[in-house]
Amino acid sequence: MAQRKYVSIKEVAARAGVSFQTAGKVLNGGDVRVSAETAQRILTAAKDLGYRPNTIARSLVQRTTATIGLVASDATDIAIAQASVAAEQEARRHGHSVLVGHLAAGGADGADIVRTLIERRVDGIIAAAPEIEEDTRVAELLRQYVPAVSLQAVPGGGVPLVGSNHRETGRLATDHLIGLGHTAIGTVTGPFRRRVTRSRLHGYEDALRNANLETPEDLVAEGDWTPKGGASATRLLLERSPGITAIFVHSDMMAMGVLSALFQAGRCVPQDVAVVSCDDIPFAEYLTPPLTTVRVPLAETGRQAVHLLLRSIAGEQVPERPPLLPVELIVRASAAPPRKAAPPRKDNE
Amino acid sequence: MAQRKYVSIKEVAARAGVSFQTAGKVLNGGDVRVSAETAQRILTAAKDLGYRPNTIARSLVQRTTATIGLVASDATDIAIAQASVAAEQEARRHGHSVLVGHLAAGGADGADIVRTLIERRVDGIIAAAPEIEEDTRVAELLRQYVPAVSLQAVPGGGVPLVGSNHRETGRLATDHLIGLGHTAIGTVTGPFRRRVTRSRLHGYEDALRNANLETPEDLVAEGDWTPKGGASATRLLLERSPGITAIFVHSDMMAMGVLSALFQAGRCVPQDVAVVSCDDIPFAEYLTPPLTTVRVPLAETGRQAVHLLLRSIAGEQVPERPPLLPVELIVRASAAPPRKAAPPRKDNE
DNA sequence: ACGTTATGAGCGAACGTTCGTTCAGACCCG
DNA sequence: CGGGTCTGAACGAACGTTCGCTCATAACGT
Repeated sequence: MAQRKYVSIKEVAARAGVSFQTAGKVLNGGDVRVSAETAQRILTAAKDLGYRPNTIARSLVQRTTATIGLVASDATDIAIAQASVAAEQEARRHGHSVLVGHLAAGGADGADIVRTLIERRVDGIIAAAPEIEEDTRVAELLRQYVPAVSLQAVPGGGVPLVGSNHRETGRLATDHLIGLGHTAIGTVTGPFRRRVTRSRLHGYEDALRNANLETPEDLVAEGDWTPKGGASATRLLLERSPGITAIFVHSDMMAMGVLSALFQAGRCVPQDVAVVSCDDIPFAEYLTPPLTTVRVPLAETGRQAVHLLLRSIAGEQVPERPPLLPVELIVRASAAPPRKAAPPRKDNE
Repeated sequence: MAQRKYVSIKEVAARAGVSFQTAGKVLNGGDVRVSAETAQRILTAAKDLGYRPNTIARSLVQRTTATIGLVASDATDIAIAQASVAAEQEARRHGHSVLVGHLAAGGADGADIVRTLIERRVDGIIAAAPEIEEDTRVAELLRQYVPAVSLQAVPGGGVPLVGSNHRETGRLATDHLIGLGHTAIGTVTGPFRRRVTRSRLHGYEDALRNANLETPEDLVAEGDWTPKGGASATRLLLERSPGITAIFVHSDMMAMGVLSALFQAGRCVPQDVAVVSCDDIPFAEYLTPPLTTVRVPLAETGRQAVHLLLRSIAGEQVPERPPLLPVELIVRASAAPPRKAAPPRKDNE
């Protein structure tokens, strides 16, 4: 337990009999105008003493911390967690550390978190939290102080956005259901206020329109990204449109709730109701039934965010709208053609 | 985009017409021997200039960063994610920031991550990664440089451990199955090398022994915490002991794989095979069927880790084995009594 | 022998704070 | 009116680095 006091470069230098600046050169700086012999002496002194460079001091003089800040949703949302873990690992691969802040439920503390990151002089910030999509205080901070990259819309713009093609996602999923022969296709969406939601909804409508299908309002139910929200949206859907034979869900997490609600309502998936969702979180394959879903490259998104951010930190000009990452339909078992005959049950009437 | 250069306390002081140390006193330090008038002048100057204190400089002189390091598993494991998110939020509540590092698959980079944290002079470290349970280099670093708290065993000890009662977890789950009337109870475990696994296995054996049941080796199959591993362990179990009527699974994540494999093998849960697992991750309730599971207070574990760590940082002596957190059986639908002499049943409900 | 060039190492300054001490002046008291 | 106390503010130093410049010595070419 006896915690060791950190040893500074001066103590190493003293032990090696050189000036501390010289020791600095061989231990950290690359400017090696030092004889091999003294270098060796310094090195062994450092090792003997257990010297660890003090990054804080270095940051102070270099005015850069090799740290990036990450504002993320309370990561019970696995999709976000995927992206942020990937981002951290990628940042580390490039010699940067990551300081995280997870929003409280509701996300009201976004600005506080960002302010803290700024005071800690992070070199850049990645925002991965749909909740702050409308937070103008956060947007202001992101624009003003450090380079930033966002995974969701930023009010007022000025911050590069990375992400995938959400509209295409909605279209792909819905097209798949249409291709299977469904016509009564509902959707369980994310919160309406979110861009993602609206884009995916557009994709859904695009597909329906192409197939000359109506999009009655009561086929759309709003969720909140949680399984619970997915379940209640589904119940609403079943109540309003008992004849529904297919559902496009805006996230795998919600799809769990959808499957659960359908099961409880006695509807078999995929025989009675087909389900297609999006994200392809790691265990989508292990749900019952395995989820047909549009894969969103979550980890890749996180990595791309880091790349852009590092470029921006390096002073490069980065496009505010880099190309969207491609999505891909993964066919599993949760979507099948509708039963030929009439829908399974006729509760009402 | 025009990034604003950070303004230092000196510029604020100049604008307010005072020495920078005086400005420092009113802006940061609490030692207010300053007239209300000058204080006000300094404050408005700071606001006009958009002054943000430079924590780096402060850390350098105070020799403390108000930052804690968190080494976590590649958080596709939701249980770990729960704990680490809670830890971060709790740390922030106490004015500390969190620097994270997620292990690569396999966890070989543990020591590198910890070394980086140390060089960044974190005030303490929380280790939340089963993979490093046997990593002696990590253990060495944790003991030597900073206060630390671990969520898993540390070779050589010397680091306080927080966590829940794993043996009790195993006992509780198995007892529940026994209580329902099962006698052919298998288990899908975590990796055998892990302490957690062994403890939960002991609990399982305790329960069986108490009930005078045998524990043949072929009722135990090793998993790896992933759904995939859970699924293949289950297939193994079914193959070796077709008569099995109940399974205790060592984590909810694996339970997803177990349910999936049982479903594919045509066994109904809970009618043909009862399943009880542990963790109670947020969506355990939304699996099909809803999972009966032993709740492990994951978030609470993260918070407790932070508390202990902060106490340790404050110089307090903390016990190496604080009391284990209590676990609790959550009964849902995935475990039912075994079929007796095949009492006539309707289809699925 | 002399100036020129490498080479190896030292040294002062700066980064933006906090901390403790010093100092000038106002005020009070006898 | 002299000496003490109190108040407000200035000031020097330190934290552990990096950076650029200076300097002594040795090596070299002519």
